[in-house]
Amino acid sequence: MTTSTHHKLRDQIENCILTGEFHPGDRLDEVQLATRFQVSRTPVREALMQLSAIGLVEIKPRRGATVVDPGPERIFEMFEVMAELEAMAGAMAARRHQEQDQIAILEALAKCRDAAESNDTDRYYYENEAFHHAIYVASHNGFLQEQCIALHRRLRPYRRLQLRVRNRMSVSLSEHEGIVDAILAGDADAATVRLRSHIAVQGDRFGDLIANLRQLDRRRA
Amino acid sequence: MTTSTHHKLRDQIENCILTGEFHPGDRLDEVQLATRFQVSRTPVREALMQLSAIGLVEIKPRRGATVVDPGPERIFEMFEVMAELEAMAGAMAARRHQEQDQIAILEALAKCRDAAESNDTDRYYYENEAFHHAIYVASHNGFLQEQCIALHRRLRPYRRLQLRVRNRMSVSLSEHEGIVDAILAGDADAATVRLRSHIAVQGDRFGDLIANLRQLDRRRA
DNA sequence: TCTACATTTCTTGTATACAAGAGGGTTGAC
DNA sequence: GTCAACCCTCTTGTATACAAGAAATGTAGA
Repeated sequence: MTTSTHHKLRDQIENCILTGEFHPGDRLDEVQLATRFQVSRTPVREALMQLSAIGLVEIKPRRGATVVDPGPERIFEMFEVMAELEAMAGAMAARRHQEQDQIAILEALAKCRDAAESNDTDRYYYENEAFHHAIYVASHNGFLQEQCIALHRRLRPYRRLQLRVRNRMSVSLSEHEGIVDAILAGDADAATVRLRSHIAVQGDRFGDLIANLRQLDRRRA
Repeated sequence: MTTSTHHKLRDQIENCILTGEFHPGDRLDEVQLATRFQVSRTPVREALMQLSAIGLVEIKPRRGATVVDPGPERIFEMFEVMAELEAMAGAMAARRHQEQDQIAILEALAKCRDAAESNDTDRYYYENEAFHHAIYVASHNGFLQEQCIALHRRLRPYRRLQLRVRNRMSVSLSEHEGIVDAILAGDADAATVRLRSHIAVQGDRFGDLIANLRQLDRRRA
């Protein structure tokens, strides 16, 4: 067949899930996917196996694959872990950052500020991701970086909802500034605390997130 | 075929890797694995895809699968992350543990003590794992629990090496006791500190040193 | 009309056949 | 003797055929 769909098929299906085209709980029929992507069932199955291995898809024996539905509590748990991973990366970045890391972080921050001043939510969403990636890189722990990126990716849909909240963008930006101050000052503890509370969905934010999820559920039903 | 090899094949191959039967860098020939496990290539390939998704196996297009070889720095990075995840679980356990968690932790600790007093390294190795699992459960964060278990599993071979060190077992046991004290006292900070240093072979300083050294190497090259 | 059972159909799981690329070895030329 | 080109083989990637289990539907009996 078209080949060159080597391991790209996995990414295609993954994107369909992460962009919300496939909803949580949706059944992933092998032949449907096969016809859709113009391949046979074999590569589809291999892609689904990979996605099940990273927890995006659930495969029940003889009962097919479905898009995993984390549920509010599980999403909260993931954010809790994400907060700690980010905090860890920030602490390491504070202790280990080099000149090029500093440059990259400041650049990313500037772009965030730009997007916020333009009130461009979509662009801020993108630059926000780049900002956090810059911190991962500055941690100089490649494994941590991979873990952060993977989890960040999985939480992407919910993070996008979060940003829709009123004033979230300007609050987020000022938090970013505090985080950068701490990292560049080499203050690992401050970076930890600030990143943790930046990510953590506590109080209002968690309520907002849950409320939005409920709304989504209602819309889906 | 024998069926019931549903997704067990993945675990079998994974075990072969984690127990060291398949060495890092080894080529994983599909037909060899197929004949060995009495199945066709299809389920073998599916298992390999899953293992590649979780980073245990590397698949290069048209060039086959090999057991991934992390290398010393990567292993160190993984331990660094593991330490933080364990510390996080311990802190949550300190804040959230219920009565049944306390029972489970104390039981696991008792079994560790028993194994240590019998000087039974293999049994201590096993009970040590159970002890840490009890802490994961007590964190009451299912996602964190899964992440910890997965990483713990991946680090198993290296941890085994660690335990062979002289006196490691008794040192480990007394550390366990301090950790349990902190958790049951609800002292999240103490639990964090103690678990972090329990996992990390050396303190953060060493990690920072390594990271900086690597940076120097790269600049020189 | 409802329920229990059988059949039928549909989907998954596995095996095998086929295609295509990568690597190695041989042969030939210089 | 060395190097390069070509062919052969071996392995991977994909498609399809086949087997087996699960869900759905239809039928018969109460």
